[in-house]
Amino acid sequence: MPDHDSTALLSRQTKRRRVDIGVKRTVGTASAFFEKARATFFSAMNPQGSDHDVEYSVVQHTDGEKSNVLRKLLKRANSYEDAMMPFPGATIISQLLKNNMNKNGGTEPSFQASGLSSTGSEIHQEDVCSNSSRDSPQECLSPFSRPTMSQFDMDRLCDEHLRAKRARVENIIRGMSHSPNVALRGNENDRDGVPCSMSPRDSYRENKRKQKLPQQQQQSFQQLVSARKEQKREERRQLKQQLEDMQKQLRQLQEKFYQIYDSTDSENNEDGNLSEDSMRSEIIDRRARDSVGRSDNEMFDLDPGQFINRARALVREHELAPGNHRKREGMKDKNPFHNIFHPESKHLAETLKQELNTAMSQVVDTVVKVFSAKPIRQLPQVFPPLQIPQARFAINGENHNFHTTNHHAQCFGDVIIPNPLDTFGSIPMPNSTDQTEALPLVVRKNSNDQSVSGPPPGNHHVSLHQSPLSAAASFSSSSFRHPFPLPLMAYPFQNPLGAPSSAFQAKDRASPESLDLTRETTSLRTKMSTHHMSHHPCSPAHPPSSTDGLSLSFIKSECGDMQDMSDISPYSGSAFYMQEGLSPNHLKKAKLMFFYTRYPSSNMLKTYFSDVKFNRCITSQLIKWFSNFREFYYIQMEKYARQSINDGVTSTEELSITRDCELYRALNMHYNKANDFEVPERFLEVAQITLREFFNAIIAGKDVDPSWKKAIYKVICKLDSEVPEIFRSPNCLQELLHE
DNA sequence: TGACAACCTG
DNA sequence: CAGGTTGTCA
Repeated sequence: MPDHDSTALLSRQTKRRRVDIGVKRTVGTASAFFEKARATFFSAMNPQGSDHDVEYSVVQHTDGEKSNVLRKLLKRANSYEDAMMPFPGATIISQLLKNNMNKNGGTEPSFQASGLSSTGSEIHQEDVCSNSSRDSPQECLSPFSRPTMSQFDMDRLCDEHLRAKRARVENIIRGMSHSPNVALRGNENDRDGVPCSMSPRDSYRENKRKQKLPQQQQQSFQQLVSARKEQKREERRQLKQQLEDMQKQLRQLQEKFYQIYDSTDSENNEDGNLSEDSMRSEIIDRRARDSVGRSDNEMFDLDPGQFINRARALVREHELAPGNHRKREGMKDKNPFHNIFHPESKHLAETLKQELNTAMSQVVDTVVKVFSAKPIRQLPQVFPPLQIPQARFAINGENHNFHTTNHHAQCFGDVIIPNPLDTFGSIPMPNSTDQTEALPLVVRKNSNDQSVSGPPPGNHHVSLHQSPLSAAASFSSSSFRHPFPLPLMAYPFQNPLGAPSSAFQAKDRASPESLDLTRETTSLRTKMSTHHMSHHPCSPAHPPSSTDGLSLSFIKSECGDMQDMSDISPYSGSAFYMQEGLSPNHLKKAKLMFFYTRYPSSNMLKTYFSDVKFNRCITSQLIKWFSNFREFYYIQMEKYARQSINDGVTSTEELSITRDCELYRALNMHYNKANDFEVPERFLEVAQITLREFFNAIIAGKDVDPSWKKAIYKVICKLDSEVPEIFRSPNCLQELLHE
């Protein structure tokens, strides 16, 4: 089937080598080539059109794209966390803690109740915290400020949590196992060769299939995936170990508590004169002394959750103890701790709170450190910023071919949840192009942005201390409240394009001006990042111009079918990683290429604009550019020819194009405005030939024929010369213009 | 009829 | 330079 279609395409390509309006349809030919190449390339690529494959289809040729992939993978994992999180506000810490608690509860029956209680309660608290980050950290952290849940509720919550966790893991695994299924459905690509007779829907599907990954990319992608798996494993292992340590410490603390309590209890039993209050006071005092006397190391290393559990267990035991109920009845104070242990307890409560906060902060710091440190040092490793041509992201038109916002939203909910990260990590533009840059760039940019506008990772602890959610909320728009796992918070700062500046933009992203602004900023950022990336496609030497909206208008004109929803999505998280649209630098590059080729094939364009994620729109856009170039070129030629005739020139011999002639200057001004590129001699020759063709035709009076230019076009289209290899480099402008 | 280049217009 | 139209070809 593929062969057949390839053959068909080839023949079509040959046959399409027709001259339209007198000109060989090179583009059509190229188009055929492109089709064939696409069929070949994409047949080896992941044929899965499911949304879940988006992340993997994203794997690209450039390392930047690779890092993008990694980020996406990470985000995906986090997104799953998010999506599956039964209680949106749950952080990974709480997840892990809960995990351990449950485990602990299973092995220690006496502690189970408190563990479960803590779980349910904690979830509740987190929910509250997530729903309103205005809650003070203390409130969120204090387990005593919430009513204890019934055993039934706890069991139910625990069960739900476990199920959700399982589902999450399954989802992640499923997602990971999707990508390798390359070439299994290569046949689908065959249909790409079928030129006509397909409904818009079909073409939409076709588009989805078209953007597949080449096999090489697939392989590298698999490597990436495995690398990432490895990384994840390591991450998990470390966390697990960490948690086990904390668990251990907690157990020690528990034992101490038990000892204290038991001894107190026995003392109490022995001495019946001791009132319950005094007993409690004794316990509290002991605990206070214990806590205070304890070295910081011990207390601060405690798992706060378990610490809380234990404390709650003690309270509960007190509550359950006969005689306690009566006394507690009259105490409606919000803080049961204060109620139970009246006078002396205040100090203890304060101490405990403080220590809890400290311990929690430490845990948060540790976890955040783990998560935040990884991307920094691992991304570059896994995805070295090498320049890889043919960067094309399937995410583009492929899997994000969603025609409805709902679908897209769903997609986000599943894979690329528009979490706050994206909110300020990506540019919130409704019509933004997604993935505008290769990832390496992103990585670099990331660190750069970090130092520039984003608070350093170390400072995040501060906000995290207060409340992870509140910290996150401070970055996201007020209208946007999306709970996300704590680890995600680390990303915004490593987010390559997630310049903190976007956080500010986010606030008024609703206004059209702000949209434009953000778009502009995006382009700017793109260029800036380009500046930092030596391998970057676009030259930083050229400041953004008013033409920055190119990609946008392009989308508007060419992507009416919303072939690529990712282009249109306001939350296009990928908008930051790939060069989806064509930038002014691409235009400049195209213009320079025009000096070599007037009729570039789409295949050629694809090759020479490897940093652009090609889709139908991009191809059309580039073709249109060259069409416009030709238009100007021929107009100038005709004009100059007529002018020459008017000037009395009678022989083509008198017509020559030099670097100081008027025609040349006009052309140079148009295609090489900055005059920073040395126009090849060959172009002068071609221009001269063209001019003489026009001259002769006009002299011969052929211009009376409406299609008299056809013959000229036919000649000129054969005069294309090879475009220098350097143009294949995404950052050729830099290289070219610095020569 | 789809695709494409030229052409026209703003 | 982009949007739209027209003419040609397969």
